[in-house]
Amino acid sequence: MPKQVDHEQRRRLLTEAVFAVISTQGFEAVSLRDVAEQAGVSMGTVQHYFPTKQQMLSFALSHMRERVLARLQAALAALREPTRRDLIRAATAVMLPVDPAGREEACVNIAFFSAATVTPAYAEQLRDGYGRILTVSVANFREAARLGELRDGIDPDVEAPVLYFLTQGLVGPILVGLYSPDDALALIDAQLDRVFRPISP
Amino acid sequence: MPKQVDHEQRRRLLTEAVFAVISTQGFEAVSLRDVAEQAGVSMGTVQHYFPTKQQMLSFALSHMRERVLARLQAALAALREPTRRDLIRAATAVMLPVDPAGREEACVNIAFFSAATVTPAYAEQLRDGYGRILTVSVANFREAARLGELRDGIDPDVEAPVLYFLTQGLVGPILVGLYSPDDALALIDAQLDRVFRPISP
DNA sequence: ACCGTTATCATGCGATCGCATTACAAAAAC
DNA sequence: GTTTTTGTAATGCGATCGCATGATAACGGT
Repeated sequence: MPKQVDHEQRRRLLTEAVFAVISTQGFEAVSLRDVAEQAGVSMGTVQHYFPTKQQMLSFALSHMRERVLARLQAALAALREPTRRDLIRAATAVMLPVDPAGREEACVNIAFFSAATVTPAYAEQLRDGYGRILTVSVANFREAARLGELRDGIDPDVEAPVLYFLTQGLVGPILVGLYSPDDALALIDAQLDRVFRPISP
Repeated sequence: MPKQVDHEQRRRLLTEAVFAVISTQGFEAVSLRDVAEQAGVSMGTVQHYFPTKQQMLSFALSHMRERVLARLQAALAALREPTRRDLIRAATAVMLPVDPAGREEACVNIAFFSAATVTPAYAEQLRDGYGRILTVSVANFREAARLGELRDGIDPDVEAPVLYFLTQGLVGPILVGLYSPDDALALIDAQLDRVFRPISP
């Protein structure tokens, strides 16, 4: 084998350019030429790593999920002796567009969501991502319930999706400037207050 | 003045074609030619009522809000001697894509939401729409609180946005097929159960 | 050292886009 | 009845799109 470039790395690099274009110019403005220019390469190079535009976008969507998961794991790992509530709150905050990285991911995510309504392949990828995160969230809530951290009468199998979809519903208002990240987090905390027992171990 | 066509009606008719194209072909596929074909007119007619594509889409977004409000008012008017909870639940259900009309509106809405991240004019329109609905929702919850229908310790100014954004967060999963409308409504009811007092006047 | 493979780039092609222009039919104004 | 304004349609234009093709440089295998 000649040359020595890492194919996957190159594809991820180009994918980052795709994210930048989507979040700054919009999903419909994504063209092979724009992506190439954003990545600082020629159009031919983009074609070399992605035979078609569809494959490029599909790879970008899968890579997006990995990026979010990486940021999630980093956020959780940064906690020192966290309670279940701390873990759940941190995971929730990662989903909100509070920093530039989060905002970029949110823009890309909503763009693919819109596209998924007419592209079943995207819908399947998003369904899978939703399902995985929900599973983890439910597991976290169940563990919190097992440890007795939840209030009486609180069903973890209900609270997990409620909190998760509440978070998803807050992404839009933050993106369009109706809510500030702090407003959103205040709402999240209010919901957590009603689900978790007050302080005291 | 010659001729006798109703300009606004024509624009709304064309806008319906825009909705159909967005929800079946996707936002990026919207072209003047597609809209004209969907509406059964020529491209020149579309141009006659909308000088530019941007104006057409912007009008479509404003008309979308009117359509949702009309459906909302119809749903509320259909209730017989409703409690506050009935009103709030019905208004919530209207936001979910449970029937073809609701699904079309949800597809269009998410498409404009994605576009709004790079088009401030759309963002402003959506912000305004969000704000209005939230205001009404808060007023409903406050009235419910005044009537003593809420549980002790429940803040209507918190519950209104929580329920609304939870609903918004459920739209996506329904659209991509992760959740059924019934699953979503079950979650909504669970949230309402925790906010409203159990039966008995 | 030579060859083959690969990465990268530049260019061309057919299709489609938004928009401008033009032509024509119909109804109100006179 | 003529004129004028408006609704509708057809067509053309420059730009841009995704994709295919060919050229060039660089590195690995032998």
